[in-house]
Amino acid sequence: MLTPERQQIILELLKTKNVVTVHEMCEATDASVSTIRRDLAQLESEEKLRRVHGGASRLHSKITEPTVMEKSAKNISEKKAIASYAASLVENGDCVYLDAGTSTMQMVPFLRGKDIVVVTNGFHLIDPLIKNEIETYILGGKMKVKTGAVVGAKALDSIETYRFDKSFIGINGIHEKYGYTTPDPEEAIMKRKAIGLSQKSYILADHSKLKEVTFSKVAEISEASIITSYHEKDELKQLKSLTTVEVVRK
Amino acid sequence: MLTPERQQIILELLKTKNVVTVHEMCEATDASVSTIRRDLAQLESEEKLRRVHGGASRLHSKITEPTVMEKSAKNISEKKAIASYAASLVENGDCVYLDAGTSTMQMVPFLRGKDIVVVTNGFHLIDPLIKNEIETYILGGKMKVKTGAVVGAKALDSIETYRFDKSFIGINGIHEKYGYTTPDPEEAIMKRKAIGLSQKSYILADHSKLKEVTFSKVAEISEASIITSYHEKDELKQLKSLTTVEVVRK
DNA sequence: TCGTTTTTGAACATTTTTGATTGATTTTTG
DNA sequence: CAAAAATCAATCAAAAATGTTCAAAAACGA
Repeated sequence: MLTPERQQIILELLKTKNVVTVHEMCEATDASVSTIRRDLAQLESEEKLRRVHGGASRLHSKITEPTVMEKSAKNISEKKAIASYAASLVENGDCVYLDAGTSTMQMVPFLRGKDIVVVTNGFHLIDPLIKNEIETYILGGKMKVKTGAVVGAKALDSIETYRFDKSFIGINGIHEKYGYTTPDPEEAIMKRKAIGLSQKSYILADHSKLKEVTFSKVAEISEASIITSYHEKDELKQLKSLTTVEVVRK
Repeated sequence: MLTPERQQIILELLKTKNVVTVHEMCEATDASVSTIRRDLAQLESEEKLRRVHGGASRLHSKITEPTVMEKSAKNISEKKAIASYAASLVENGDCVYLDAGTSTMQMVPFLRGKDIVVVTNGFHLIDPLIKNEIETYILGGKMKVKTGAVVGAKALDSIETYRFDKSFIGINGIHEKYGYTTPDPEEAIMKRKAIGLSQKSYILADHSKLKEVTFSKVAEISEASIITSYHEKDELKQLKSLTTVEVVRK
């Protein structure tokens, strides 16, 4: 096995596990402990991971590691199913806004090969978008460390200069009375603005977000369509009276 | 089998595999290891792939791998010395523009702890800036895949909304008659604008850039100060008659 | 066809990588 | 707190891969 291949496996392991033992890495790569140790020393010097006694851990960097966010995010398979469906709504020629967040990030691989333009405020989305050969615009503004989102007054100005065919928004709370809500006011403003600038807006939300209410209101239920995953029928009834709800089976 | 045909097979293999061993390539092409090695040497010099011990790997990283860029960048120690000096010019309270590029990226670690605001169009700079706990704004606009820079009309609009105390610009050519030049016109415009919006502008350039001229003009020599590394005195004489030149010893 | 140039594969010395071993260091256990 | 267990860094020899050299084979031009 070649060195880069081995190191790649180590890094992949770390993406899923946060901490990995030397022994686990030996098994995964069929290499000896010495070799693994040498790899670890090198990868640490490249700041790809942090060595700990017995193995290695991810460097819990503030913004750089979408994987942290990604991994800590629950319901990944559910999100993938939702993302896949959402991506299927995107047609060639569309100008699309992708909100910062894990839900929308899951969409990116499914957009590969489409002839579209994507605008985003999500730092973490840039890399996958580029990798999937999608023409990408980033909003200008303040980098928010915790979420990797571009926010603030400059970002609002920035988004104003675009118009979107479709926007895809991640959300933390959906409630028939209180509408769409998210914890951070600055990000809420961005989401609201994006919805306002789009012909059609879609809210991506796994089932854990239904009936939830968080701090900052983004919009009324009727202002966007909802894409969520399978659920007891009754829970969606009220929402369906207010807007389109697409239910995806995971 | 003809040489181009063989090399094509090698590249096709890499498209599917990320890393390929020499042995695999021998089997796929019915050539000897010597021949494969010669092909690899050539293909690497053409920047079609990266050799690794035992085979070759794709130079994946369209944008994601600053390390690759960083590695392939020459004169790193020289750039570091220049960057260190440049960073020492930044004072608390400053609002600073950092151009996209390896030279300016080297500055970031030296800025740690300063109470400043940084605006940049360099995607690659975001991560180190955040890691070093610096308040960071990114310009909005089109992501340029090759260099990781934000450019284009939107980026121009975006930068217009800022004013800088100091700007630090990487450059490819410095010539007393033709001024500062860089190969890419879109990036040249960004650099020119940044200089126009700054109280004081500094050009970062290792010695290989002196007396060079490339395609797109950024500004006249007199419009910015130059920070470069030690050099035969005479070469700088003419430049010094036009602007301030700081010479750093590496 | 003949002489020249280019490409190829094999041989060999050199370099790099690898896995095992050792003693030191750290962590866990009793 | 001390012994036991686990992990670590350093070292070394074997194995693998590499660059270089050279002669044979192939391609080329006249």
